[in-house]
Amino acid sequence: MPATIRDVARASGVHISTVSRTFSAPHLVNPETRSRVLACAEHLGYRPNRAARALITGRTHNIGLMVADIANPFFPPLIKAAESQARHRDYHIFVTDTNEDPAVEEELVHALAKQVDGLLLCSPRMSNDLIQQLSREVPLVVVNRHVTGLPSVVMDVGQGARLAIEHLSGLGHRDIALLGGPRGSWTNREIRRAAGNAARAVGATLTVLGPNPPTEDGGLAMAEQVQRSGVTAVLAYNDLMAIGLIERLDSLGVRVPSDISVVGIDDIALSRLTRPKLTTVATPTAAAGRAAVDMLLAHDPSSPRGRSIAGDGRRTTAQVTLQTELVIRDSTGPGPHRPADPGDAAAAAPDGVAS
Amino acid sequence: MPATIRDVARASGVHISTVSRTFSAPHLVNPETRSRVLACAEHLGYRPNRAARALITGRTHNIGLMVADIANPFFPPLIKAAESQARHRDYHIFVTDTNEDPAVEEELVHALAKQVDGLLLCSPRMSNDLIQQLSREVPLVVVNRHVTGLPSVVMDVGQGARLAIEHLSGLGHRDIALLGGPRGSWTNREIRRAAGNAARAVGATLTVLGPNPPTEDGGLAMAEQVQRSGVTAVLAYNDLMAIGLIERLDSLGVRVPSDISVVGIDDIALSRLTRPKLTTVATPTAAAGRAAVDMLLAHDPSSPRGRSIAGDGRRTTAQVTLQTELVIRDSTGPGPHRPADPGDAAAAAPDGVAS
DNA sequence: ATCGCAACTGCAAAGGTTTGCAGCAGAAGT
DNA sequence: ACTTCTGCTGCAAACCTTTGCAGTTGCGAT
Repeated sequence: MPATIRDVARASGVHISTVSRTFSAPHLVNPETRSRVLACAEHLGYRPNRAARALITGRTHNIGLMVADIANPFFPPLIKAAESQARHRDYHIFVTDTNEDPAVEEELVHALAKQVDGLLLCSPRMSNDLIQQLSREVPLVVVNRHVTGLPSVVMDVGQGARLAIEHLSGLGHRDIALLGGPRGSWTNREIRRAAGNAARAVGATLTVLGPNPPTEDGGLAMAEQVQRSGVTAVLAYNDLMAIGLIERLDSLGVRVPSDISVVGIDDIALSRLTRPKLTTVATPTAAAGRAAVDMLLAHDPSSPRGRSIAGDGRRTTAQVTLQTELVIRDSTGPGPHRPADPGDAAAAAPDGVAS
Repeated sequence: MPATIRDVARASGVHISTVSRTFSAPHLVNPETRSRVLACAEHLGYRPNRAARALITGRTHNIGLMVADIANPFFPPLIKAAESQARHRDYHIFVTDTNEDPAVEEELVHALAKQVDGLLLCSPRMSNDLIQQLSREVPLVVVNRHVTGLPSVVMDVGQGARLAIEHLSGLGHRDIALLGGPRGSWTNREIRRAAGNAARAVGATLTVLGPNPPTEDGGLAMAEQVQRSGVTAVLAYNDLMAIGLIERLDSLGVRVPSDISVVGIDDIALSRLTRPKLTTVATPTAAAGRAAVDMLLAHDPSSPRGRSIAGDGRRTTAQVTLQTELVIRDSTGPGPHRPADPGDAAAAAPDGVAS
């Protein structure tokens, strides 16, 4: 039923190859012929069959984007940015949700491998080994995680966590809890490491609670444990958990920030709308989405199938790190102790390089 | 580089057609042969090329899912439900965001047409005519909208709006504002119609404010106008707008619900977490996602290309309507007037059929 | 007049898979 | 012993497009 290239060829009295060129290499065909072909195509409602095209060119002009949980407001800005960036390069983005499930992730990579030119893995929960192995099947760019040998774009949550701890310390908090995220999350490990170092540097104790599901419920569920732990401040793996935590603390009669200060991470839109407004670490998610698309498409210009040009065997495996910043709102307040130092506490933490 | 069916055939000493059948019609091949083929395939890491398969069978086993705005928390539950339902039927869902832009919608339908077996259009902003026309290119199921001749699944927001108005009236509100949604939204028209009827029935005045973008900002922006309008209650197009509105009203010193009552629609997860918790119309989004997938796949069983079987020319264009219900939380309270009637106000509204 | 060249177009192979048809062996039925 | 059937396998066409190569035409240059 749908018109094929052959129908157009017949209708316009040229060979199918001319029709093909009219679309994929217009400069190679006589303007007069071209317009006639275009008219016929228009009239017949012809659209090139992308499956057939992909079969022979090896390029689909599609990009897959896998996120751990599409219900997490952290992702939509990233997705939208990636989509608009891709659209500019004449690519389409297909989004899929993996339900935070490594098995689903693997299956989806296989399923998508042949239907896309590359895959953006956002916060994957698979093992590094598996990711590396899968990358032989289809070009991969990893977001929110480092995988050696693969291009990746990460946000410097370590720095953000450090800033958060220093902020809390500066407010006079000495007993801080870290509300951990999901097992298998690179970001989670990073936060934990950096927060641990920062706490040590400022002389605070850090209690790690977790792992937990990175959702409101994950935060809700830990409220009582936080209360019992006796800490006066909490750094949460993400804003969603922070919001859930605050909500439940409130039900328990614990006030934020007067009783306990809470800091989130991500700066999702919602964090500006809850009461109290959330102090949080802002991550440049839109920039990450754009950067990931750019990295994926970096080697693309028409290299038909192979791994870029023969000469430069290794794909340049750039690793982009985007800076984060602390946004101070209303969920953090003075703690029980006098601030440690008049000077910026940051000066006391000359540990590792930034990333 | 990736192993093809031919490689497997060579390795296992059979014809490619046998390999093909091993995967797509196992019962037609000798168990012994089959296991040998499977072993070789496994060993070579062979995976059928879906593009090639799609080319000949005409089925991709993919479903496209277009949403107006992926950042709207209304959609993720729908998406997740659709994905899981599709997975059970061995289909994959590709999600795309249209930015509430009809032009993007049209372009995406064209782009996806040949790469999916069908498309789920969620809250499309295109004209009915265009949608009908596009439906000749690829099977379509419309969600959150009625398009004559096309299968659709809608939530009965009209009923929900009526319940909301009756609830407000019952609380003693007589001057109610309707915070309208985006132009082109079927849901918006439906709410407006039903709310108008219900207001008339209970003897309240309904002021329509809009259209507005269906986001927090859309609600924020209208707060002052709401305040000036002198109404004591507001029904918002969706929860996001309601939340934005409440937030800004609060900044303006207007308290919810003591000064103004606010009702949202959708019952997104967030509406349970804001302060005050939002009274809202719950829509069964997950059920909608499942239903949409089912409708799309209803005629599928292996009909290779054509419009179902020859006999029943017309695709059954079922229209599923899902019920909504009012969830009363903390954003609505007593109004300035005595409740109209002791009896349930609903009795006074014997107007049209439910949907 | 001839040649070279540019611009355009047609030919046919290729890409990986599915599937109707035909072939084959062996078993079962007569 | 002959046919019929069953169960399995191979053959080759088909799906729709792209693209290297070769062919045609017309033009300016020699």
